[in-house]
Amino acid sequence: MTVVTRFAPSPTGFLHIGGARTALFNWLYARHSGGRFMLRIEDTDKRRSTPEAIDAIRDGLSWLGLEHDGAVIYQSANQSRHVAVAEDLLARGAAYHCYCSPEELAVMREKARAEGRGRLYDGRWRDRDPSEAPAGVDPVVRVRMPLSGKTVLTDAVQGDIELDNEQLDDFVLLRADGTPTYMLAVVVDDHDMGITHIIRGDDHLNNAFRQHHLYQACGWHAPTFAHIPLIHGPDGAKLSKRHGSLGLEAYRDMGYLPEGLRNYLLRLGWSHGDDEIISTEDAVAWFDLAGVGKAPARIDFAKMANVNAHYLREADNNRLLSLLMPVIERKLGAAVDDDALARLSRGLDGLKPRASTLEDLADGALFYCRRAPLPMTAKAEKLLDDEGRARMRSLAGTLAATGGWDEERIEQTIRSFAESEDVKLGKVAQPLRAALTGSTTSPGIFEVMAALGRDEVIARISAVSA
RNA sequence: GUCCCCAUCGUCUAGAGGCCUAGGACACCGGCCUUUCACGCCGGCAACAGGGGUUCGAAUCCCCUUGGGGACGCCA
Repeated sequence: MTVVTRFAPSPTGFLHIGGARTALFNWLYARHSGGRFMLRIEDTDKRRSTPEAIDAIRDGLSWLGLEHDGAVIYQSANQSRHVAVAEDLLARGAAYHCYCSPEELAVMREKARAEGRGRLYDGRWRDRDPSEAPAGVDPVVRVRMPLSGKTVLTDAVQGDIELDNEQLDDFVLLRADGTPTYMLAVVVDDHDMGITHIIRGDDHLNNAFRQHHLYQACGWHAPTFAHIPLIHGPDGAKLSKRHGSLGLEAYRDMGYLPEGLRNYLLRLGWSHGDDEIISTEDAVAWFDLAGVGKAPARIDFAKMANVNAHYLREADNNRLLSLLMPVIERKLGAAVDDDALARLSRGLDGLKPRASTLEDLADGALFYCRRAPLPMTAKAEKLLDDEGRARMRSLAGTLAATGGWDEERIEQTIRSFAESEDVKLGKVAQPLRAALTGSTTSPGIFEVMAALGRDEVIARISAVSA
């Protein structure tokens, strides 16, 4: 049997990080099993669905590298099929018309709750003769759920779960206006699409029982369910916009790399022994549903950054440069010219271990892209006191006279300059760093000088020591 | 309120009855390296929620308590 999984978001907002993880697990499981990963947009609620949300979801998935197989399925396009299934159920007596008004239902629910009953709809139209239907009322269609006994579901993540059928309502299949509900639509679409494994958030765990019985009513074989725990915020509460339920594009904009986020999300609730850094190739080879933890996991931004830092260091420089350019230009408020780009690409390797996101990397890279005079931090300014400036003036002369401009030669020159001045290396290196970078922290100074080039170094020194 | 699920360091987790004096990673704290800041390396702090069982033996199995989460729509 070929595995078919799906990601089925409702397009009512951006693709948030929890949804991204659900998609990742579905994608991984399909790839691991040599199966298919489908994307279905659950847009049956026309009022809340927007084309912008659909774009955001698709952009998010493709940014994360989770390509789906086949065409995107729009649930709304299957409406007539959903209705037909409901009508068939009706014809076979597995479903019935219910003429209760919303007000009547509200009273019923309140009463059931007060009495501590789980079944909120009392089934009052379940066995009533259709001739008793009130005139002028459009009925909804409800399914017949078992009245007693219990249902045991085997979930690939949660194990066996039990529910007394007393808890089951005859839920609505078709609304009074004749449109299908989510509960009907998922079951029909999952069946029609040949979905074999439903991997989704465990907020759907209760629905699984209802859907299980709907499959049976339809005479279909139910797929395997795998309910994965939800992601929580750092404080253990449900993820909210305040802590991280941002759109995936927010993480992209913060400077996360897709492979970094993917690795982090994978390790959140799933593990393979002590492995932390897991390539996509290994993830596909190793992923299994049994390894998914049952407890909800809290998001930890420090670890996310750390994992990202790893991938940043490993990333190809040309790719990094093209991702970095817009960020730098935004920060600079100006375009980066070719000279600056050349300096930056020479200096990039030294910048990488100092950053954990593209945002950090861009901050660190700014000095390569600027023109003298550089903006100075307060600490840097202090280093360029009279003594420092005098030293820089004489260093400029030495530098101009040096033969060759590789890192090794530069280091020799600076070291012997310090000796000739009879000061420690730091007395030269720190003011120099301030002059060249505008800061007291940077990559190794010899490396910076090599990347900057002799002319630029002398220009920057002159700018501060004149 | 009712039902369902869950429970190992601050966080993510390893652990499927003896390999556990409970391992790894992030964070944190020391040290080394060093012209600065990082990276890297070395070391440290830190957990089986509580109580009962079962067993020769329990982090691992069972029960209860507590705590956390989720679901209870003609939303998805």
